Amino acid sequence: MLTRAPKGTKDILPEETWKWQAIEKTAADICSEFGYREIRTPVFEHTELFQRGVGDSTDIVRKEMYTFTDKGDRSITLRPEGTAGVVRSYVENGMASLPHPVKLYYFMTIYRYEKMQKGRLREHHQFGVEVFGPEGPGADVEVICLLSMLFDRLKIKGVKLRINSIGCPKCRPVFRETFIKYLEPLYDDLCDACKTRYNINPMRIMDCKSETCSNIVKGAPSVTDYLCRECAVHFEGLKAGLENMGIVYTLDRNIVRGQDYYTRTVFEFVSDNVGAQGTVCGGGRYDGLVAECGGPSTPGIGFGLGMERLFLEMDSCGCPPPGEEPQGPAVYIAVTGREADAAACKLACELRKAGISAETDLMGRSLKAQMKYADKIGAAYTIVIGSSEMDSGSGEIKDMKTGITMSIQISADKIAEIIREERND
RNA sequence: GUGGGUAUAGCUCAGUUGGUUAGAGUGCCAGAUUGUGGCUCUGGAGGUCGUGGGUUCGAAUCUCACUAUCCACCCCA
Repeated sequence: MLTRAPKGTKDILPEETWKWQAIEKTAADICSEFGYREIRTPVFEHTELFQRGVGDSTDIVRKEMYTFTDKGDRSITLRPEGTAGVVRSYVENGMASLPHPVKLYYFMTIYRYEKMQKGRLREHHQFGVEVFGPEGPGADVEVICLLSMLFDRLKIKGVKLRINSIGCPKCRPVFRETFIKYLEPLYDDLCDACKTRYNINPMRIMDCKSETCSNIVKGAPSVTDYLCRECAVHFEGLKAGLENMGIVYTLDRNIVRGQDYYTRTVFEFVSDNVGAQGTVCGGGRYDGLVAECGGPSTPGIGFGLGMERLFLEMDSCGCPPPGEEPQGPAVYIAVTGREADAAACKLACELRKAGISAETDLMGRSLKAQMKYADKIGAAYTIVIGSSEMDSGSGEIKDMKTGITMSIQISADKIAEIIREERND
């Protein structure tokens, strides 16, 4: 217990963290090119926020939340998705009075009590974006465009965009009625899960993967045929906008998504390389959510992208991470005779001040062992300091790649100068 | 919540029809004449064989339960 991380969690070790940093930087750079600013919100929120925001009938709220009562007798939940908290913050901090659109991005951990599987964890990381204000499809196009640019810059080719429109509170009930009427005579043929869905949230039957259900759905009326004029125009605008940007998409009328707050546009980027969990990124429009959370009626759109799934995708298609793996120090200062420790420590520190990475022995090891260590960590140069160097003030610097040594004066300035020269060759 | 596979050293894995001090490779530490890494050689540390019961003279090996892990269903990022 003591030496095992909780189920569904994963350590990200030093050999991986540099990749995370590189990808996060790539995403953050793109966001700032698009004019998005970073927001950081708490890991936990009042449970009610998710019940109201995400929706009581969703699986996320019904069976996947990490909910507990704190010492003040409040019901608290570890965020099971990113949007609700950002919306809460938008309302609470009066962002409604900022010039619109308000464009935000985030990197956050997400918590869901799930059974583990490839590409599915109990704590996972998401990169996400939220836009508040715009009503027209331009914002929908922009966030998809941003994602497309990210995949492009990461050289990811295997993810495919799928879009759909699920209508608005005006037209969805009409479709819903028609859909239910269509299903009624077929009720007995539905799978058990869908029988439950029929009563709670019939729209979800559309993305059931069981053969009988998906056959039933094939013959069902399509949401997109029942959109009200405004929703239809919006959807057409989205498609035209994507085409204008040269972004390839496929219509998938079975995309429903797991949050109740979505209206009109919903979309996913899917891949075959991340196990059975094909969705690398999912998002959509939520025109009623800000009002639902107590703010002024404000349309919004956003997405969440699963970082772990992005890594699976990159690994399986051999995309190298952007950026470079950290190198060893420029200089390793080995010590012989412990009386040189203090001098080595000082020299290392002076080198660092001069912008040269430097390490020295902390383990009290033999000179030979120190050289071995310098080699293993990939130090570019080594210098040995002992009594003779301290007396004479001069010594040797060794290029670890070639093994060639040259004599130098033991001073941070001289060493820094030589290393800079060598680097420029 | 439902199904199936797996569980031996930090890591990757051997381990015969059950047989007594459980192995290899790699990694780690130390040494191979005194102040210089990589190659090589030698030595060392490191395992309650996932946990708990059962069968047996004897279990890493057979059996049951539990736990963990991986994969699929479900759901989602």
